[in-house]
Amino acid sequence: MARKNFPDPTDLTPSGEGGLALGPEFRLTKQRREVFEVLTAQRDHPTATEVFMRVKEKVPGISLATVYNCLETLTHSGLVRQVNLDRSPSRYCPNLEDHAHFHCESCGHITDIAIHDPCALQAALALPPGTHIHRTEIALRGHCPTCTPSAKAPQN
Amino acid sequence: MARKNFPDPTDLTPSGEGGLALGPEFRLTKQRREVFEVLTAQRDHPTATEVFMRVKEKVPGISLATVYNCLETLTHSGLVRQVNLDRSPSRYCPNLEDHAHFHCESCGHITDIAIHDPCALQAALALPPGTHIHRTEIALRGHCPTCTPSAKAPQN
DNA sequence: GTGAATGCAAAACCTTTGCAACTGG
DNA sequence: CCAGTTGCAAAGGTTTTGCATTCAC
Repeated sequence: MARKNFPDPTDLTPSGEGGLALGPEFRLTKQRREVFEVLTAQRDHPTATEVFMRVKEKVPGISLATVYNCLETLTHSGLVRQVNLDRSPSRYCPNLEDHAHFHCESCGHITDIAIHDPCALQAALALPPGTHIHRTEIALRGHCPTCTPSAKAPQN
Repeated sequence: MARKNFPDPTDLTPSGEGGLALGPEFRLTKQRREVFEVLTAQRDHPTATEVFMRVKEKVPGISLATVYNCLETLTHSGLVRQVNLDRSPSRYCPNLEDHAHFHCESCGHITDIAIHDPCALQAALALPPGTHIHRTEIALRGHCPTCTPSAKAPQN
């Protein structure tokens, strides 16, 4: 098993960038390597199914369940972030920096938006004193600069 | 039908607060009234199933599908916001002010956090010039002041 | 009266799981 | 060698849908 019961994130070796540092307890299989490879190659926030289709070209026998497993392992290893926008399928993102996600309602693209002042951000919120924040998830929707807001584009 | 194909939000009459202003095209049924009533009576961000259970006491014959329908109508009428945290079931919130959601990892409660400076918030983000933001969704996770971070509370 | 809304059950959808076979270290 | 991982198929939980009936306007 060991499907579930992930170690505490603080136990993990900080990512070695080149070598996919999954941390102890995790084996480096070709499925996991390829899933991670797909995510970093094209940072377009694919869904599990999209990852599956891309990985199949390298590992034809891979199953969707394994892709879900790999994505879960990578997420718990801290190498990948799961991005949930509305009720749509989860998307995955190898950008570990503190950032928001912008979803264009015209072209459907999802873009990373850097947070260049986390303090200002927290100051903008009326947080009760004594609140401890572990994680912040910011999703923005609208139109990106290249999508003219006047033209009703295909929307995807 | 008319299930789907909602009018443009700009066409809607601004809420009359007392009288549940659903807008033209929408009929005021007792199911819709009660669903809205339940949401405003106890602003604890219930899921559709929780709303269903509460409404059943007033409208015993209501079905879960109708609750989903009502919540969708209320959302599209702009009277209610759908709140999506991770992959968990959607929750619903009658607070129309610009606000974030704080989810306590100890007690599980979801709290509204006012955004007292929307400009500072946007300034904290590195948005490409020309980006038009329609909607902002901010979800925070951590421990609320009343949950001592040391004690491993039931977590729910 | 008439079209919109409801209730029911069944379907759709994304995701997780049980288990036997396999494999990385 | 052996626990962790895979692949498959089947189950799970949330949300949507088809359709006949009911109801708001």
